Amino acid sequence: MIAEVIVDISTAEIDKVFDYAVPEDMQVSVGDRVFVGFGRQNIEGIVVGLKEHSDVQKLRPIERRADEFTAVIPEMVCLMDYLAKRWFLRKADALRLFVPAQMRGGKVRELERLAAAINPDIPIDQMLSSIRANAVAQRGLIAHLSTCSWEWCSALTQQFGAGAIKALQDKGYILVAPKKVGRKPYGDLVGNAPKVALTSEQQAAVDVVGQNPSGKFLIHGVTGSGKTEVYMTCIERCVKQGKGAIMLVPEISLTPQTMQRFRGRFGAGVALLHSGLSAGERFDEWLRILRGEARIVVGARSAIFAPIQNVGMVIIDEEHDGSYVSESNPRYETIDIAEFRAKYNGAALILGSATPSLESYQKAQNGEYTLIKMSKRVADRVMPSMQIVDMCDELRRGNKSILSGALLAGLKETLERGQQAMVFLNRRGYSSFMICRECGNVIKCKSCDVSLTWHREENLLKCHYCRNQYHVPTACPKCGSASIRYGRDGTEKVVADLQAHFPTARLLRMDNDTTRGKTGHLSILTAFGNGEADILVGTQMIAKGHDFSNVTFVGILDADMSLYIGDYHSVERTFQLVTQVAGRAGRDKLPGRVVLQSYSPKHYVFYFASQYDYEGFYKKEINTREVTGFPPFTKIVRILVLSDTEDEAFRYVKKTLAAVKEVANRYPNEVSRVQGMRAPISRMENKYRFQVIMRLERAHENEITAMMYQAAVDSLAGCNVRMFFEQNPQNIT
DNA sequence: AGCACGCCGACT
DNA sequence: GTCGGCGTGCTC
Repeated sequence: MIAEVIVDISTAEIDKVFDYAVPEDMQVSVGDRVFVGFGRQNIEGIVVGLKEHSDVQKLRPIERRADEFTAVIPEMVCLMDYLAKRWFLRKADALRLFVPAQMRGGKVRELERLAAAINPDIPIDQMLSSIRANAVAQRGLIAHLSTCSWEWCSALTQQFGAGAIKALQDKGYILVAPKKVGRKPYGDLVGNAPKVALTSEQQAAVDVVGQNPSGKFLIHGVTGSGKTEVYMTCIERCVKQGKGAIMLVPEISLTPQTMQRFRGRFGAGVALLHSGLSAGERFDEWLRILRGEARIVVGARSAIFAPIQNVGMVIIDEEHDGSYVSESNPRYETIDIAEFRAKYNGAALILGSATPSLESYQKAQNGEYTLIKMSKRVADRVMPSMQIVDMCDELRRGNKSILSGALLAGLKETLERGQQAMVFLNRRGYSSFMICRECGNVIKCKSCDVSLTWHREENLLKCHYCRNQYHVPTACPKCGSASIRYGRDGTEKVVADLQAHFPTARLLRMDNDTTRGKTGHLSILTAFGNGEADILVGTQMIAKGHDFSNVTFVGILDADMSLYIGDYHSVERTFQLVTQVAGRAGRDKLPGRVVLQSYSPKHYVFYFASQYDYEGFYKKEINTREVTGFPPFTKIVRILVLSDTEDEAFRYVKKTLAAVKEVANRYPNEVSRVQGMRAPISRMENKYRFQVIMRLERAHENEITAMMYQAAVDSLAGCNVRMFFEQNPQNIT
């Protein structure tokens, strides 16, 4: 027997299948991890095929299997091929997505601890009669163990003492052996999900999904319409049929609360999977899933690769969220993978959002997805009213601060009523840049072509792209002038300003700087939820899914910030962000109010957002995309070329551009606007960045994309560069 | 990715 | 004369 093996080396050259002989006495199946000799080294690989004959002459044998189980399920072997074809991943990289990283190299294994159980071969009466009457501990221990099977020795030692265990073990009355312990993340998290009666809208949604077990659905439900309840009811039905389910949420910080509800409903059959878990926890959860002990997976993006067999349902909550698009290598789109898994398993795919991506909503319009609308908040709570404040007007009236009169008035009122408020600004730090008034010099990062942000609390200048930090200069490093002007205010400054306005208010800040560490998110949110603060100031982190019943006021500062960053997503993203943040107000019995500050208050995005008119927005925006020829009507491809010197990067990108243009010339109707240029951030982490951008028509986009990829790879063969091939990139930096 | 092979400069 | 620099090539 011959095994086809992908070795765990990620380079373009080795990105192929290698044949190995399977020794007579070895049992190997597709998906097994194996060790093989490769050149002079011995490395890990995964068997992706078995066959009788090979064209290769000098076959080497498989050394040994790595695990006693099959690590990669058959579906994932197919998915590997798909990822290679559709997203240009190397096979080894694709496989790495399927197996916990820590497992490679065999570092993580199942945790074992000593456990004890009663020896079933000896009658209990006999044991008791041979133990002295005053050996209370030993008698107690036997009584205890006779009521249960295996029990951890550590727990028994605490209760009965180590001596009793030892004595009984010596007598042979109890058995002591190492047993595997599952490390359960949030193991102490008590399930809490009182089963509530579904609203008619929720019930209708469940019914529609139930009618087509392999259908694709888009649930367009306003914030607070109770989508999670719908998901759980759908999953319940799916699990009853013996199938598994995957439930994705956009943020790690959202998993505990989702987990809590799922554990309450489904008990131990729920596994949690995301990158915030420790190596051990991750491995154990993964193994529980692989073994079928957990049939429901809750997790962030990477959980789409959970090794569940016979998936009956894939749910992606907040499907529009940017975190579902893998930005760094390997690049892929979660919804695309979900479509693959749903198709492979004949499973249902459910996407849910209050602000669906234009692409998904268009698919719903085209009939590719079944659209399900949920337009009412549970218990008929109304959407918060939104007031748009013109900041230019504010400036004309002499208010130079970032806080408008209306915002301050709203906050004052809210605080007086003893309620809570959230203030959103998508810019962290204190001041976004420092500029010299004399010579106009903006202080920049040494490794990146980016201005530095001043963080006052730490009194440091930080680069938000490479994390370099600098001391704050007292004078301009270029001309020596001490006259320095500060840039636009960030969250830190807003907290300071608000504190000045409301000296007795308790403020809390939540952004990348305050949420370091594993529990950072949770502790801030818990504190705010417990009413330990009156105002929560934060970046887009505060926008997602959190449910605070006492929040009645939301302020959105610099709402147009994301509007003019010059990529075709920016309007859509602004709409999503505003709707999302606004939805934080008035989640419970108290009505909510929103003040949105903008320098372009007349922009249609704010009009539609303030009316909660998604459809109106969709119609307007999709029309713009069609007229201007942007996705989802076309595909934008960006090839990013990075090199150590500007010269090199420029030379290489020219080669790529030429190669790409050659393909483009062969398909003039399919490819347009091919151009090479400096990337918007022309240097990052000391790498010079150039890019080629082009537009592909939808008709033959996949074939053409593959050709473009190949052209780019070939053009840079043997060059000292890194190349990134992006399809419909989310943010172009 | 590794690891050897191989062909040129600084040293005992 | 030898040690060792890392360019190039190969791995079923």
